[in-house]
Amino acid sequence: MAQNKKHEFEKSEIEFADFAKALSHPARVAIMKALAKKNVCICGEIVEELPLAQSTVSQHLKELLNAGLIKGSVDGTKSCYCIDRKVFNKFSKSFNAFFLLTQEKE
Amino acid sequence: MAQNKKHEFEKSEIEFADFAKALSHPARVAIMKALAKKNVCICGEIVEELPLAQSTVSQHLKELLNAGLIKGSVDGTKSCYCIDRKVFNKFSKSFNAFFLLTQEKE
DNA sequence: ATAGTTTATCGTAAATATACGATGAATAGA
DNA sequence: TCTATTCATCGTATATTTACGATAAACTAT
Repeated sequence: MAQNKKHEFEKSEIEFADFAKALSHPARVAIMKALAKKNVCICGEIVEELPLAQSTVSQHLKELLNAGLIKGSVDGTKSCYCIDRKVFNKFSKSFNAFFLLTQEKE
Repeated sequence: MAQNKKHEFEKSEIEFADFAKALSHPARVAIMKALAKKNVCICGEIVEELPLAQSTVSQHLKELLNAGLIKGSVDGTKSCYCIDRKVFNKFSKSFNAFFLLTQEKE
């Protein structure tokens, strides 16, 4: 873009948008669902479930990490990922607040 | 991208991601908040509230329209927008289901 | 030591998103 | 009719995202 103006918005709006962005690709939604189902997943398992190359999955995992939605740890040659529930719950609340905001007033 | 693979995911995951994408820019979050506050807004009012050019705001409004989150109507030379609560509530439910899914099992 | 496994990162190509000014189309008001 | 207002759309520049193969780094097992 000619110039990025995202920083000129309210902090809460930027945070909310960043969270939404983390979930704006079906691969990342699928990863979150897989992590939710198994609680902990190694990278290879996720790669097998998705119709994407290993390097692409790694890239999506990195984005979820950057957004803070998941945590990663290393076990030998394998990488284990799980949902960061503390951060995730915070965003869940922020979403609920947003939805409430848009409800019709009586 | 070399090739778009989004369509290879589950329909529900694609829908969810599309909704998240609609809210993945602070300008669009700010627009939704403005519409929620006033119930109905004319385009010009929104442009005044945002630090963006009129054409850029129009573009963001179009994306929210495409996602189905808002509805638009014309009144003389003015354009009026409001939240499409039916669609919005559907997505709200879909978000809640997603959040529930990720909760720790006992 | 050597070979195999696993995964992050690099380089790159192509698609999409963001932003603006200019323009055009439609209406309102003089 | 002429002018002003409002807003969508077009064209365009630049940034970001998505995707892959190749490679490197770190560990495991032989």
